[in-house]
Amino acid sequence: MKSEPDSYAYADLARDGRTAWDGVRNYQARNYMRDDMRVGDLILYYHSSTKVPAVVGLARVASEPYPDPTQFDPRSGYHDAKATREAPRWFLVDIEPVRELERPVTLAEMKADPALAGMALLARGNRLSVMPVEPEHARHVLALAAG
DNA sequence: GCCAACGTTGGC
DNA sequence: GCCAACGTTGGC
Repeated sequence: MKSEPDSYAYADLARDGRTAWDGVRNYQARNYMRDDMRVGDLILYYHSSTKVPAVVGLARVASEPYPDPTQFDPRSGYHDAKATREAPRWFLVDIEPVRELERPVTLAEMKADPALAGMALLARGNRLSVMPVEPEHARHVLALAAG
């Protein structure tokens, strides 16, 4: 999962203990949360749009998928007039922190590592805020952080 | 249904 | 701040 640290950094998640991953308004990212994410699944937490883009933490899915409440709220910036409670359009999961990585694993480092070839995060033009990670890629990123 | 215009994302 | 990528919108 990607987040701009200026809006919600891994440290914010560590402080809060749990958060709803609301505001995702991309169908593919929604599908990953709604169809593929279940309680206990591990998450690489990536900081985007910052000086040194990097995976910085490990998190975990803390709820089953459910409708994003902000879609029903006219005062929310994420309000969707076409969504109804009977037919929600947007889904999310809650997530919780597991641990901060021993060190950030930078985008540049990951791009240069042949072991991570094919990782969705590294794909050209990728803009999804939620995307799958192959288990061996995740393990490799964690091993890099552990040195 | 096509496609140009436009807006957003995000690395650099 | 620039620009490439790409999703969305809207005219036809």
